Amino acid sequence: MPIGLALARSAKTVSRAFDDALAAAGGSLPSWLILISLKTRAHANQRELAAAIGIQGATLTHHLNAMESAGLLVRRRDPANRRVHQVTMTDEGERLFHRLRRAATDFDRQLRAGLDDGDLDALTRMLGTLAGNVATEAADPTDTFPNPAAAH
Amino acid sequence: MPIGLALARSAKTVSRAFDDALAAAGGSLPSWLILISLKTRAHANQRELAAAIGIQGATLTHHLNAMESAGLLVRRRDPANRRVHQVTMTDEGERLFHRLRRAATDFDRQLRAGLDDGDLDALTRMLGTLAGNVATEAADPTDTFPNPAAAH
DNA sequence: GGCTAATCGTTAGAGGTCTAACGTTTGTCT
DNA sequence: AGACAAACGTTAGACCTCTAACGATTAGCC
Repeated sequence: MPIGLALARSAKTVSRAFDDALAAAGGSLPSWLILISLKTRAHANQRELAAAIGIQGATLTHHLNAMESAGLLVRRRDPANRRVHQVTMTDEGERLFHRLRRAATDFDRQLRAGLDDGDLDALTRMLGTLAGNVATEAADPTDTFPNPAAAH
Repeated sequence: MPIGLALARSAKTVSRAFDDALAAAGGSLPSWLILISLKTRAHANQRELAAAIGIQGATLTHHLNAMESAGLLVRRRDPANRRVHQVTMTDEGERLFHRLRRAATDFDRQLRAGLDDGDLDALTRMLGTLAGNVATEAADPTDTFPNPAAAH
């Protein structure tokens, strides 16, 4: 099996399982990624938030629409620049965040079973090599993704 | 960054790049996977073809509809069992297959640059560990995916 | 042979994603 | 101040994917 297909398949298996775990806790992968990004640091605008999550702005708009309708967050125009939305989490969003964080850390522990730190370092490096081998100039910067355990 | 997210991100980068390479050759990732599966061996029915590709039957129907409309393949009811479709590639499908195979092998070479056989074996094993850690009983069997260079 | 359960491919609807284009607002230059 | 380009979030449409339900056909049992 070509390594690209092995990668795609295992990623699909893992992502679906993660999404199922988050769904059982009342959320979804996109809503988890949005909540944890909001929780971890302020973002200058939605475009920056979308970049942190790894999706396009239009996709983020759709998710934010759903989450605002569900009462998880609110969007307000920034008085200093009316093109910009400030996105803030509601109390309900806060509660969902805590439930999803639990699910995410449990899932991460299960996912890493049988792999030690050396394995994970090697895996991360090789994944980076693969992505770097095919990335165009507009590659993703080595953004430090927030660790669920560090978000408070 | 949690390993699950690193996996999802690099898989997304690689898959998009592969899809772009196939698009430049006149195809797409799903059409490539369908053509190479048809080329490699006969499948008892569409469900088996879908499983070999790693998608659901409904998804395959949509792709086959598009590819049959484009003149790449035809579906005929099996006289021995009229629930079953036999899917066969047309000459046009054959020509597209050869173009996409070139693109796929070029892409695979680029993707593996800087990784030796030991690296790739370790990577494949670790990807399998991750998927195995989260898979349910209905896990994917270790199906041998066709190698583009072996398809004739 | 008749009945029922299983199989097969399809349809309908929903979720997530992307690109291109749009209207509004701000920044820059003269 | 005015004109134009850039930035921002949104809209519309298309692609890929899945689940659930459906109609047609076959297999198995009595």
